[in-house]
Order: sequence, then structure tokens, then C-alpha cells
Amino acid sequence: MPELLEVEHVRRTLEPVLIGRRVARVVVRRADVVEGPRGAHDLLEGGVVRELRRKGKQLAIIAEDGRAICVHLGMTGQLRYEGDEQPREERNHVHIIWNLADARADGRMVFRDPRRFGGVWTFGSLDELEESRWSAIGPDALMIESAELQEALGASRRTIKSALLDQRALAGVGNIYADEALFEAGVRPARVCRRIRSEEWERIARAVRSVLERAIAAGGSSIRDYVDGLGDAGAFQFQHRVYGRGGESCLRCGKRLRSASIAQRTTTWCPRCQR
DNA sequence: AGGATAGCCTGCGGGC
DNA sequence: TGCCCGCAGGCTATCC
Repeated sequence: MPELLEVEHVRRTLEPVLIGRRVARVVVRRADVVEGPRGAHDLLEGGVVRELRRKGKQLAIIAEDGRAICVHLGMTGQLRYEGDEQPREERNHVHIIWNLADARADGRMVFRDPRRFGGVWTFGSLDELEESRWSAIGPDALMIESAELQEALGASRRTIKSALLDQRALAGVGNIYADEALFEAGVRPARVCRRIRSEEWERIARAVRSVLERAIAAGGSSIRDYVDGLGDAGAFQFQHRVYGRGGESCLRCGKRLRSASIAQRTTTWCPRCQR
């Protein structure tokens, strides 16, 4: 389940193997994962990769001539580079293949997504992408300030858990890191935003940033399908303190962690450490 | 406004 | 061993 930092890690691992490479041929095996014009040209065929950019959980690949694609990994999506010598692993559910070529080597990038919650969007330019798809996404969670978080959500009647998952308010937090951040901040997920005090917003913003930073250092959370751009799994799942631990004891105080559905997401928290 | 619900989709693991 | 079912949650749409 890729969240912001898994996507950032994919971006960082793909960057060195993609920048400057020519997209020789694009094979679309399942056209319905593509939104917008879905010809090979729209998917960057014939172009040279100039830049990889991320906003929230979305990743854009931009060609020298301005063409851009935006990849959303959804729940189970993978964007992976395979060198020429590498064995082709897991060919099932591979929907798009970008065959790359240049003087150095051949190789390919593949988009694989068993459950197809993810997808690829095509744009004539980065401007087009930013004006349409990316204009609705809020500030990046990695650099969120408590003032902007409070400004965006302070008057809301929703629960803090549901608000943190709203990509328009804050881009990049999913279920795992929402629970982890609220544990670190000591705030119960069912708290209503408008009743959260300034010092708590401060703690929440700081916790969101620090949870994401620690997870980046660990290479992301490998649960089921997540791998980075080179196909390697992450290790942050070994540091989860509440996510997936409902019924077990709190690592801080020993009390039994509670679990319930909040905002239609399984939510876990410590009834003693979180107020 | 925002909560609840359903839908999209596959793989996995628990229970029997 | 094998089948059934519930669950995992990214997001969107619709209804209340």
C-alpha cells in the first residue's frame, strides 16, 4: 500500500536509471488502466525522460519534449525498472511496458497492478497535469506545517483520522501513517478537528513529518505488494507501533491497543497514550 | 458538510 | 487437502 514515502522512494530509485533514457517502444497490455489518450505516443514512446516528479502519492514522468504521464499506484501498484540481464519476474498483472534503449544498455520499466486501483494518466504537458489533476491535491505531508494544517482543518467537524486521509487537505498520508502519526502525537483518531487545540496541531504536524522521515530511512513499509523502483522491499513495517497491532499491547504503556472502523478504515490506537 | 455505503479488484489466510 | 469467505484499503460516486 504505497503512501507518499513509498512513492518518493520509487521516484528516487527510478531517477538514476530513467533520466536521459529514450523510450523505444511502449507495450500496452491493458488499455483500461490508462486514463486520457492511450496511444503509444501519449505514453511517451519516442521521447527521452527528462524528469521524475512527485506530488502526494502520485508520480509524474516528463519527457524532454514536454509530454507527461502521471502514475498512481493505488493499493497494489508497482512501477519497476528491469535491466536487460535481470530475469523477468512476476509477469502476471503487468499492464504497461516501456522498453528503453540508449548507448549504454537496454532495459524496461513496467507498471504492474494486480488489483488495478492504480492507473496511468496521460498529458500533453506538465502544465496540463498540474492544472487538472494536481491542482486538487493539498500540501505535501513531508513538509507540512502545523499552521497550514490548522488553517485547513481547524474549523472542520470531521474526525482527525478522516481529515488526515483527505488528499485535498494534506497530500500523501494513507491509513498506515495516519495511525502511526496520531499515536506519536498522542491524539485519538476519533477526535473532532474543531476541538483540537493548537499545541495538539503542533504535535500532529510534527508527528506526520517525523513518521514519514523515519519510514523513508527504512525504505518504506512492505506489506504485500510494495516494492521500490528496483523491485526491493522496504523494512518500516517492523517499526509500526499501532498499525496492524489491534489487540496487542501498547509498546509504550502496555495497555491493550483498541481497534475500530473510523472513516471506513481500520483504525488502531492506544486508549491510554492517546487523548 | 461530512458520514455511510457501495463499487472497483486480487490475493491471502483463517476456519472448517 | 481444499473450499469459502472476510479482509486488506487506494479512490470515487451517490445518497442522506
